[in-house]
Amino acid sequence: MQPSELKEKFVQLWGTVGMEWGINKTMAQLHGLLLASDHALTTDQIMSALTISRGNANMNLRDLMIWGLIYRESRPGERKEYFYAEKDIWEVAQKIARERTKRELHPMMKTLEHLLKEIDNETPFGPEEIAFKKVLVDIHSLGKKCDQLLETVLKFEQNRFFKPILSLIRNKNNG
Amino acid sequence: MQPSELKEKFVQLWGTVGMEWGINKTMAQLHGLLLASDHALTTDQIMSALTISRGNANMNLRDLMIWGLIYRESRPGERKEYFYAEKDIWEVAQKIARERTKRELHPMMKTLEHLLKEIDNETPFGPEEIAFKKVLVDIHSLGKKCDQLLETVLKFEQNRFFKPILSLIRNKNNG
DNA sequence: ACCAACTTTCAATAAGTTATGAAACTTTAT
DNA sequence: ATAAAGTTTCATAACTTATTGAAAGTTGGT
Repeated sequence: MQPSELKEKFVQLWGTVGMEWGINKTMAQLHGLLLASDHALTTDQIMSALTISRGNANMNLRDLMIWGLIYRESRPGERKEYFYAEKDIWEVAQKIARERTKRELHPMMKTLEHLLKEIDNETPFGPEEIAFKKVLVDIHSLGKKCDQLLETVLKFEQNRFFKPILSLIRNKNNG
Repeated sequence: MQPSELKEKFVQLWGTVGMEWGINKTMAQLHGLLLASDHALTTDQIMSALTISRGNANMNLRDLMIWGLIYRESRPGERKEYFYAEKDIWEVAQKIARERTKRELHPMMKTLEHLLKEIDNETPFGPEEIAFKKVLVDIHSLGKKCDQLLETVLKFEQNRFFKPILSLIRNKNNG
């Protein structure tokens, strides 16, 4: 298999993975394309690599930049802009995890808290309400646990786990 | 706010949360409805609560049963079937996490492994290939780490975390 | 100020996904 | 064996989301 074929396969894989986790397929493919490329690409290169329109490319590039997963680069003497991906996968995972926590988990917990307060104001407080409240409390606790776990893992593992891998790869290259 | 309104709000919330994580909104709402109910519901009750068709209800009930998130119940002397949700939230989280790991993470890792093997067969093995390979290796490592972390958490936290909460709620009810 | 190169926006449309409902099927009771 | 009650399937409709492409906007050079 040619290197270009392998990259193509990876781009497709990344698109599928993204889709499975509720991310726009094209955005994930675009991210994959830049992850697989060791140099920055222009919008036109991206358009032709993924056969997508300029508008589509632009929209997804913007979103990826908002997420902090890709960066824009200008080159002296050139008008067009180049895009490249954050290659530190741990950084990528962190950014995605933190952003989704902020955007999705926290609002959910807020709503649960609101509902719990409302339940306590109810006067007809029978077994049905108690059971319902338990479900809400449990989901809230689970959410909190996930949040804490995320912070713990991100803090602890960052250095312990990924740096050795980095140096392992460096060793392969260097000698 | 009435209890029914609160449940309605929760069902909507659960639908939204599900959607954000790549799950069919109706399936998530249906799951929420059963989570919020302390008794089992019939297909007709579900249909009218969510104003969905019989076919839609049936389809999503089937999927939820495949995931092990709800159960079917038959009652003596009645033809129709009743559905109720797994209420142990930790169990729910476990089932979802394990199933998604199996369905999504593992196939991804397999594909990555395949791509890595192919890369090593390549003869023109320049810096571009080395960079690409590093990305694949890192993603693979991250995947493995997530898999291990999941197992660790599921094993360790199950008893330590959720049981105390259960007893806390019981105490409130009992005295 | 103007042009040329390039980027961004957005209304229209295509593509993809989910829901419907009627028909087919299954099960149980008589 | 038949009917009644309930469940499942599936072709198509309804809806949602993603994509296009052309127009508007921006930027930098002369």
